[in-house]
Amino acid sequence: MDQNKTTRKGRREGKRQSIPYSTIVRLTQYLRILDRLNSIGITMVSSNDLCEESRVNSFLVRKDLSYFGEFGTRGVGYNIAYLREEIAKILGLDVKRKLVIVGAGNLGTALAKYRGFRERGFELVGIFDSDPTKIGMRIDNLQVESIFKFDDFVRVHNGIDIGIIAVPAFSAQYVANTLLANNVKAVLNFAPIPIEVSENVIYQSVDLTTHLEILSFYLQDSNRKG
Amino acid sequence: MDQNKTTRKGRREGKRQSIPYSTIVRLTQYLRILDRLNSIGITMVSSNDLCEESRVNSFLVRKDLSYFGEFGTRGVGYNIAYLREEIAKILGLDVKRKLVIVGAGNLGTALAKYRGFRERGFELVGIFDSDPTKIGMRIDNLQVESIFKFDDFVRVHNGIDIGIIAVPAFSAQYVANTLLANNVKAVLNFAPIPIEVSENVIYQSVDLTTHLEILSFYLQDSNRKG
DNA sequence: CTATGTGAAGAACTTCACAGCT
DNA sequence: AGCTGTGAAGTTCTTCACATAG
Repeated sequence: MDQNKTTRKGRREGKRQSIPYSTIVRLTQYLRILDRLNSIGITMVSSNDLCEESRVNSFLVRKDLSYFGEFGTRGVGYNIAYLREEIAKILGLDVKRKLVIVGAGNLGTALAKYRGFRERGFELVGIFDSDPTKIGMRIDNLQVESIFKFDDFVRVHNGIDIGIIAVPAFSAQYVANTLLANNVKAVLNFAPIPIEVSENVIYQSVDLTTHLEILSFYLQDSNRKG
Repeated sequence: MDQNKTTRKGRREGKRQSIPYSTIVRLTQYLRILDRLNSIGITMVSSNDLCEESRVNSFLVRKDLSYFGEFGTRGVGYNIAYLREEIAKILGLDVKRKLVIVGAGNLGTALAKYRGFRERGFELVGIFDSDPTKIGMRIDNLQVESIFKFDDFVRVHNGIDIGIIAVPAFSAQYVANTLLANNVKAVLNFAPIPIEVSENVIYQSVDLTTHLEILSFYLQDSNRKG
């Protein structure tokens, strides 16, 4: 990404060195690899093992971790359970985040039904739409609510951390404005259109067309690895 | 981002300088901005205009373009229609790409109904699933077909360029193998699991959990812009 | 002897300053 | 005068080599 580079650079003056965005992305990958190894009963891992699973080299694995502390044992490697927990802490996954999805179409429904985020501390607390025929519809244990009553909802729930935009392009900016007006702190946009958000809001976007266009570029022989 | 860095680095020895991955991502953004300006009747644009719309600076806009040639007029700026066409060519969007989606659940259906890719030269030619109750289902002008007959389909269609994986995690690798066995050249994976593909296949993945985890990291106050 | 952690070297990317057209 | 195009400078990220710890 890159298109997804967070609005702010995640930079910080002061004692701690600035953390590359790519490091954060890789940490999420390490987490997934550790989960898999853990689930098949492996308890220790070396930076070399980790780098074979991902597509980076072992220096980079160690450097990425070294931004945050020392998590391994020299001559031995990393304890998987421990490293998982530490990476989760680094990513702030030890804190519960309240999540809403706006848009109860196919995409919004697909996202809502995805169970993966629950186990990472993300709690889906609401699904919204503007279409009266969708409001009241049940998706798993939630009912679709009216986006026009979003402010009430936020008050009742005492603030929302992350809003996912899964509406058509033409209403995406309206939804974003609604989210921001209600102090949603981070926005993940799936609408195929650039959205304006204020500087202090954390923003990522996922654009299908962008991904396809990138594939298209590299599909050209002249851009392929010699 | 990043997680999405294409398998190969897009590097090329020889006369042409290597093109940063981020440049490609930004080109897709410029394209979207140009489309918008074009649709509201603007015909000329400066690198400065372009950079105000995106979040980069004007030096970078010009540097990005300069990897591929000279597209502007000094003292004047860029002709929007011309620049659009040139960027489209750079990205290989002047070539029609045949696209299939595997997985006719909510996500696959949402992707299939998205009209945006048609206007970029991506032609959705097939949707596949393994579930007999879904096979035959109509999505717009296409009928869901059996993934177990994918090889026949590819033969009839004389090759497929891009396969989109929109199935649950447990069957994602199987689908990927099926695609690769049939010489699909590029894969866009939406399943929340890392997939192994051979080195010569162009690969991008979109992982909801990764995006949420990145937001989570930057939601921590200590990682926010001072 | 093995594998981590890290300062330093190297590579890649971005910013800058200004030369070069119009 | 105005804006592009680009070599060079500056910054950030990655790789490396090795000191360090078990």
